[in-house]
Amino acid sequence: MGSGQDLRHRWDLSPREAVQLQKELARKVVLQPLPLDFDVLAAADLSYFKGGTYLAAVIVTFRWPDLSPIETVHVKAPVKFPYVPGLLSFREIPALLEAFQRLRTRPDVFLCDGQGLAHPRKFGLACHLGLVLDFPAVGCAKSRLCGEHPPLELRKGHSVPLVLNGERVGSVYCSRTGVKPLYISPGHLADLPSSEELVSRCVGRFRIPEPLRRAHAAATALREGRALT
DNA sequence: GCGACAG
DNA sequence: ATCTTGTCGC
Repeated sequence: MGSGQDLRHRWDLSPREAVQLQKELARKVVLQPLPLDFDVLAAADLSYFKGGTYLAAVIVTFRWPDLSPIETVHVKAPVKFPYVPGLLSFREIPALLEAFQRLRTRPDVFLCDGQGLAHPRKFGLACHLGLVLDFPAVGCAKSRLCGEHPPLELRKGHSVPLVLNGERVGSVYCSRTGVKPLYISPGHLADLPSSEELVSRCVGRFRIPEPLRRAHAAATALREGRALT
């Protein structure tokens, strides 16, 4: 009993403890409109080295709203938590926090490659990262983890509600005509309308929002020992 | 017991 | 996520 305070800053948890912690922390998530007149956007992504023993965590910051890149930081760290659907944040956040410490720029918002509220316990990666850093965060996943939604017309700009247990937790958004949709959900200090607006403004010529594409490219480059441009 | 299942 | 070749379409 009373494990809340004890688990708050630990990452070496068992999957079972992690689930319990998510239930506690989910209550602390704040949903509110995210002002879209901020200055710096940060995008985070990771890539795993072959063998699965190491990973590269990357955070790239961009000037808003033109999205010109500011700086890129990264860390290579050993993987310490297995991939378990629903517990992704425990696997990726420790490394992202290390990368965050190397950042010289102060981000205003974080765009994450994963779910926010659209999670079985309403505590996806974006919620967890935002809460831990006390920063606004938005989740933008490439596939569905949970929730149901009506058919989506695959035309750029269209979106339908993503519902979980009768509650709207996100939006299924078509960023480009004819491509698979994106799963958008607020993480922390953001709400659905502003999250969807943020993501839509980040979409350029491809399905994946430019900031995430850039972060992903950097993470992949690191994995392949290449240079990050 | 049988599927589903972010990255 | 990563492992992998060619191939269909704009």
